[in-house]
Amino acid sequence: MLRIGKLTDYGTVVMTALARDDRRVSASEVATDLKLSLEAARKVLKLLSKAELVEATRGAQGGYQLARPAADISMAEIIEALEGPIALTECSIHDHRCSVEQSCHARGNWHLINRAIRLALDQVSLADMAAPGSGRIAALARRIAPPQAPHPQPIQFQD
Amino acid sequence: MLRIGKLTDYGTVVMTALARDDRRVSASEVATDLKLSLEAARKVLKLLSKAELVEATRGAQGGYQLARPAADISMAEIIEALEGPIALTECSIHDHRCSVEQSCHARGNWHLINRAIRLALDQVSLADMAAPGSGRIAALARRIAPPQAPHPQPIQFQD
DNA sequence: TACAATTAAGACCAATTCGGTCCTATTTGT
DNA sequence: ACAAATAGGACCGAATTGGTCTTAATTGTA
Repeated sequence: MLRIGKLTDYGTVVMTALARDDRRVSASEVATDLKLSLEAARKVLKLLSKAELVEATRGAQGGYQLARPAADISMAEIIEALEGPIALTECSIHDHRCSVEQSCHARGNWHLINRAIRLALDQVSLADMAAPGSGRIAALARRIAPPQAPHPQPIQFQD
Repeated sequence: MLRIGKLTDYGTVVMTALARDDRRVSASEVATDLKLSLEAARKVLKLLSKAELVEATRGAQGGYQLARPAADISMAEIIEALEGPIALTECSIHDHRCSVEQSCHARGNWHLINRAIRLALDQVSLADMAAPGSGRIAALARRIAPPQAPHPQPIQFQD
């Protein structure tokens, strides 16, 4: 369903939580605050730390904090940290592994679509995400909406 | 990895193949043309038919053809037909099934992001997809790219 | 110095999802 | 009648995912 994994979902929530106060917080604090299991919080934070999106401090009084200002961290980065590269199709990530590659006339266009989605996700910062109803994200959506000539299909939202 | 499934991938290839000639073609023709297994072709075509994106004719000399002109079929429709609704997060599709829902400050913004992606995918038609290096898709990507003020992060493509 | 708090790394398993195959209707042209 | 097709499932094995656990390394504090 073009879904991101649960871990990635947790990751974004955890990151917005970290964005909201700049104290250093331990995994268990995060877990209790967000009502998710300690182990889940740990796993997510470890991955985010390995991707250098959060900075980890070991030992007593240790914990995590954002490695950079929230405005400088993009959703694309968070998703990639937890989910791997943003590549809708097999052929977007490595060539020659797709059985229909020879006869496929869509590959080049898939690349363009990937790039478009990646661009969109790149423009949403963690700071935007932490704001309750971000005007910048809404503006992005508006910019993506069809320009002057509306698409022949009626556009249906279903979320 | 924010991937679409293989079946969906096949689906787009099959649809572009159908878009390129308007004869009625059988599943086995599609399979041999695109070098994919007969069963895979059947499965994909059945799903596309149920979604009314292709029109099926039973019996001898039967087969499939596009239900509408390729310009009037969007990639969003194809993806949804094979993959289910485009909803990156659990909470975008049904409420109250997410454990962190209470403490989640990102939900509203996820909805906006979903909408943005959905809008983008809605503007790519099958006709665009069948064209080898579609200018319209490239134009969409350009429109999504940051407007005047570039994002603080360097934007890296990796596909 | 010992201890407790805390992250790092990875093994492990259960559950779900996904891809692929097969089987049995049903429809329709020849 | 028969052959060519699609319709609609059931089914299984593999891969992925989510969740848990265990052990090691690090660091502040008593």
